[in-house]
Amino acid sequence: MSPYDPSAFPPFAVTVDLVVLTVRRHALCALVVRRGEQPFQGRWALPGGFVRGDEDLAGAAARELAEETGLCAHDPAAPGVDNGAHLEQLATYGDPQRDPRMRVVSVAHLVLAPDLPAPRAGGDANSARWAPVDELLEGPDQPGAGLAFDHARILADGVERARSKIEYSSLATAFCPPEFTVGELRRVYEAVWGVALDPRNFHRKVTGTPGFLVPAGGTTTRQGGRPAQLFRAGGATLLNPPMLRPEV
Amino acid sequence: MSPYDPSAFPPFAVTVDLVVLTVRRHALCALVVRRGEQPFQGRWALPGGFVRGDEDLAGAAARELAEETGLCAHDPAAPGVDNGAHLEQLATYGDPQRDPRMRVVSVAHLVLAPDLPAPRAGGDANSARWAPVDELLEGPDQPGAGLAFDHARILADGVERARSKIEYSSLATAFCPPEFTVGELRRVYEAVWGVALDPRNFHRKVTGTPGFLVPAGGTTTRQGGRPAQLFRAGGATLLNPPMLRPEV
DNA sequence: TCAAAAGTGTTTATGCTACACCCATGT
DNA sequence: ACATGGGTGTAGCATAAACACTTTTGA
Repeated sequence: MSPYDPSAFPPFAVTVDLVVLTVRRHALCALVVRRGEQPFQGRWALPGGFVRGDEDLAGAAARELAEETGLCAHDPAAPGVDNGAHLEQLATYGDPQRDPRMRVVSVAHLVLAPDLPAPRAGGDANSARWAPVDELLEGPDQPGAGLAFDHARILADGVERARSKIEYSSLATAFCPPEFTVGELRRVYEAVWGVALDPRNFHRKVTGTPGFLVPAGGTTTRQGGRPAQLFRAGGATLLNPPMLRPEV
Repeated sequence: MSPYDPSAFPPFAVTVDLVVLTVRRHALCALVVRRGEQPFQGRWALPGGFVRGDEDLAGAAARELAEETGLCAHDPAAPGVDNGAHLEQLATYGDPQRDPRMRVVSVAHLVLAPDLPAPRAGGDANSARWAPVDELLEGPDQPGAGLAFDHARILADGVERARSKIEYSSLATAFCPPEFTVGELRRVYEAVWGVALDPRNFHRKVTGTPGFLVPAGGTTTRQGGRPAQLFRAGGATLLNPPMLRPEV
């Protein structure tokens, strides 16, 4: 056969889906939107949309993110603005049956964002909300009966990626505001991993890991108790030694 | 706009590209094929091809692999045959300009295989060969001037994935034949990481990591010297504690 | 007898865990 | 005064690095 003969391959639609994670009220939450049409009308789904003819995959993901949340994504592969959330490609889902209407290949992206004001509904979505991932993944008996399409699987993969990546990278700081305390960072780890960490050893560990945190100068008492030093994310992206996730 | 209106999205071609890695003569090598047509005619490229209308992405990758090498892939996500190479999705590349003729989104897959006989040329490729990855990545001044398309980038990502993944998983055994010695496994790590490891500490480490290796019963002297015990890959996929890559 | 590769033992240094203890603020 | 969270010190344990040493083969 001759490759690149237009008749030699079937038509595909290519979309991006977004796993947007944040930490709210000590729980790991994901952004979901309610579907306004068939199929899965009324069910919750991950935000996403078609890739346009002239944009690359990360660009499509950043555009969808801005449309849904107003967030300005920072793609580490495309150095530019740095004032937004972390965005990275997650995986691609292309089962022939994953969309009942046509062949759709979806390139899922993972976004880690600080706690945000209420999400604004965008585009064709009726509404949007932050939902705890435990609720979305472990509750297929809830009203709505789970996420649309294969989005539960995509969400699970995104959560797993986030859980493992904060072990050996400084990505946990992407869940924090620009300036944060060691205690706030610890609560991020506790929420994402679902464990309790020793505050004293955690403090020693993160402040002793070169490049992880740099002092921002001030202090805050927003958590109560003794004032805590404020930090910014340091330049390091890979942590050596890594953070150790306690046994299950 | 109305989603899923066939006129609302541009036409995409979806392909799979394969980063097939093996260890030969103490060097990490990748499978490349010579292109028979424009563009990049005569240049080396990663094997790959179009995804068919009725197959999923991993299936397309496994089919291309079989066509190019005769290998039977073992996709961990789709438990089935176990007598072949390791296959996993790597990443997806969709820059609008990556193929000069049309919009092509390529889902790259990573394959780790034991040392094989000479590859057989398949399909429309003139020829195929194993090439050391250092030569493919660091030599843009060679005859042929580097890999076609964005395949150098894809290969680099695949190599990086393999290098990091053998740290915390038992995937290094995918480079070995079904039965192998500790020394052979160590030479895999040395070739992939490009470092020298202490044979004595390595031996203690891998035999002491639960589930990594199980004795196969026999011994061999194929490496010379004292007979070495033969092992098979154990059931564990994640190594705890991980193998430690020496500092750069 | 020697070279080569397989294994084992020992010492030292480092890093994690657990927990005692002190510090600085709000109420 | 006391509760609350921030931060430091220290002892015990586990593991990694470095390397001396023994074992078992082929040449």
